[in-house]
Amino acid sequence: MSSSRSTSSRRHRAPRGQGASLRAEIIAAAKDLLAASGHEEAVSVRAVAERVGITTPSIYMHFKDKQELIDAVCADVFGKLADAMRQAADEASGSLEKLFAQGRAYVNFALAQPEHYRLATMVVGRPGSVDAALADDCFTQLLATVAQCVDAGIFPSDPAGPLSLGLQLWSAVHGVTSLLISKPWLPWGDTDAFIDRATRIAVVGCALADAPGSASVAELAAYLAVERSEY
Amino acid sequence: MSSSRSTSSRRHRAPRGQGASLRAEIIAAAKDLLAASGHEEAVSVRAVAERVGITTPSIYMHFKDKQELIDAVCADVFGKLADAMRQAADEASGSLEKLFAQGRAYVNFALAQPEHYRLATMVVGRPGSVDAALADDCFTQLLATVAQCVDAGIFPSDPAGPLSLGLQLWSAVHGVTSLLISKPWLPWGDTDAFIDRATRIAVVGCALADAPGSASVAELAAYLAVERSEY
DNA sequence: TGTACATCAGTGAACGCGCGTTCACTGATGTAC
DNA sequence: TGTACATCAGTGAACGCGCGTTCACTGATGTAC
Repeated sequence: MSSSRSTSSRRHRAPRGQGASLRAEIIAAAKDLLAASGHEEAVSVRAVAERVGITTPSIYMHFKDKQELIDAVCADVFGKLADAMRQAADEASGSLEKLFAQGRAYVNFALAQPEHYRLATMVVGRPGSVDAALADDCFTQLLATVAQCVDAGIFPSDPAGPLSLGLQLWSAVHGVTSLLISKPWLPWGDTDAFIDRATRIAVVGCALADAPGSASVAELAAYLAVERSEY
Repeated sequence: MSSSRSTSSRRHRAPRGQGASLRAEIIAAAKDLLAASGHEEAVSVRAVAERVGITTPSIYMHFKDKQELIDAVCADVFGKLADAMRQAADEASGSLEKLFAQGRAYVNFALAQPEHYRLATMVVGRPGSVDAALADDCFTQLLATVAQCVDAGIFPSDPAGPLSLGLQLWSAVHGVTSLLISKPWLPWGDTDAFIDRATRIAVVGCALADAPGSASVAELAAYLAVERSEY
């Protein structure tokens, strides 16, 4: 990740076809700045160039403009997040275990680098952008696990497929994550415990939200009170 | 809300004790800019002053610096949100009805002015600030309703009080809200229906998360599958 | 193998701009006599 | 009631700064002969 360059000596010029490595260094430097400063305004083209050890105009050999650089950073973040989720799912066995593992990987990733997460999720992206495609990659993984849970009878099988359930779960996990990041002073108690509970709540809610005889709010209130009294 | 001033004639000077009204106009103008532009960078001290119809340095008669202005805007937003939640709760009867009404008011408020909501919730605030106090006001209202639901037997009575439940519900509702705002291109389907469902999922999850015999993930999976097979 | 040359990754200097903030000021408002 | 004066809300001009971006350039890398 780190790519600072303390020497002020002139940078070795990259061989002919090797522009991509400097491009990667630039993205890494932007992520470093984000992580070190904690706010997006610290990421200026000049600051990024200085961190990499090149001059400012060199950035423009690899990115059309600043926005393209920011987009590339978002894409990189979503790519890494997708990797983390993939690994977590691979290491777990059982559909619900996979789901929890992916959720935990997601939150851990976000809390480890809050500014990266904020940049990737809390800024309005454009539908066709690369980062949107990579967000889709994360989401597609989630959907696969949700589909397994549906097959296992844990979640209801929606005619629309696992899509709506997936969005509900993503919303829930994103909610905890982003509130933990932006309002850390709230009385969360033990963070890990809170996250685990949030995930469990979302899962139980998705599974049991259409309990029969609980269509209206009044019916739901009665249903829940009865159900709970049996515990 | 709107406070634009098309005349370029010199502004009437406020009478001696009336500085507060211009202060309010400045805050309203900042909110206008935020709503009209859709991004925070559009809110510069100069742009705000121009919108109000005063010169730039006049801002500094009412706010120490730009940050104090932004903080005041956040506080205003949370104040209005608290008002909306209070009204929603007052108009509903029944504890769970109140809870849903507050949730709906919260999301509607946020979606009506996404940039106001983003500024207030997606930026890391400082614990002691005024906007934190007003966020507490919103949260306190939620806690009161949650306590009523606990009394009605809908939610379990946590020894730690309704605090943890309240945070869980807030996280859930914030999750839908902020994801709807920042990723509008996702296949949400009917937005209102999605929001209602998200709220229901959170409520059902909070109510039934500690079902007996579902401590481990494997047990939970089995429990949910059995429970759902009875529908 | 040695030399002339084309390529193009990276440079150095500069551009115009909008920003937050400051300062000495102006002149209408309100008060004292 | 009329006038001199203090107050202070708002002004106009300017400050220094960092920003994104551009341009003509340099000089090491790689190729052709």
